[in-house]
Amino acid sequence: MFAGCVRATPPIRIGDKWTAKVIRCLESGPRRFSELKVPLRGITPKVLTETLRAMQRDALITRTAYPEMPPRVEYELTSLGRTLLTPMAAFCDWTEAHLPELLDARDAYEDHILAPPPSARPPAR
Amino acid sequence: MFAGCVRATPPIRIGDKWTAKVIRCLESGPRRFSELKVPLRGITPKVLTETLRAMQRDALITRTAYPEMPPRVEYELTSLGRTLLTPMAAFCDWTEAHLPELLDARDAYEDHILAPPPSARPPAR
DNA sequence: CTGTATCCTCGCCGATACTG
DNA sequence: CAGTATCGGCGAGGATACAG
Repeated sequence: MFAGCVRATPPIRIGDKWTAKVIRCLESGPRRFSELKVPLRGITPKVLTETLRAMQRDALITRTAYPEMPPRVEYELTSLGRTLLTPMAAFCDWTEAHLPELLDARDAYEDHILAPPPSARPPAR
Repeated sequence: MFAGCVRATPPIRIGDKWTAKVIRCLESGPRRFSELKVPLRGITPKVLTETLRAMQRDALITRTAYPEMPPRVEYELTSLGRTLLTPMAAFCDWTEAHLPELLDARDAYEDHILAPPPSARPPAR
């Protein structure tokens, strides 16, 4: 869980695997169920349904079913859902700016604990 | 997972249960292991250790052990870790501003599907 | 005080098949 | 097309005890 870091404790589904991605997929306008499955590579219909239901419950998206055959359903961000785009953009910017640095540190962690930087280490033996 | 929403896929531990909270606990300066356990109500030492190790691995925090008895260890945000404070603040602001609205919608979802707003519904019975 | 070591639960998520 | 129904794995996270 992320939204509501320290201050707010109730479990908001934003830090889960798919919600943030769904929001981004909807930022340009309404999308159909099958249109969401494409960019969300690998998501199963069950999990997509669960995610969308939870978002609908939290008033982040609306679900509009058109009584046609074959059926057509469109999902769209609500005004509340759209307010998430700004903080999410801040995070995406962070990622673009700092992710490589983080990944480098992760790789370098091979020489982990008990191996302080050379400057702090007496000459070996 | 959250950081790196759609664009970046590698699993960064920020959307997990504790990392964001640890960052907030460290924003005012270095803290000891036991000083972190207090605000992070309910975290077990095992999980706190796991979280801190992962953050250290990703260069979000530093770990400094003082060779004393009893032992003292201090954790502190790195400059990289501090760059997360801004996007996190954006999210905390969002939470303060919009969480009640989300929670209200969640409660109202009792009258869920097939129950359009009263305005669109014919008088009951 | 700062952790490790085990064990275990719970629920997210995926695979697969089926329905209106 | 837009889901539902079942089944199952797996891993994060918690409980508890113990160690340096």
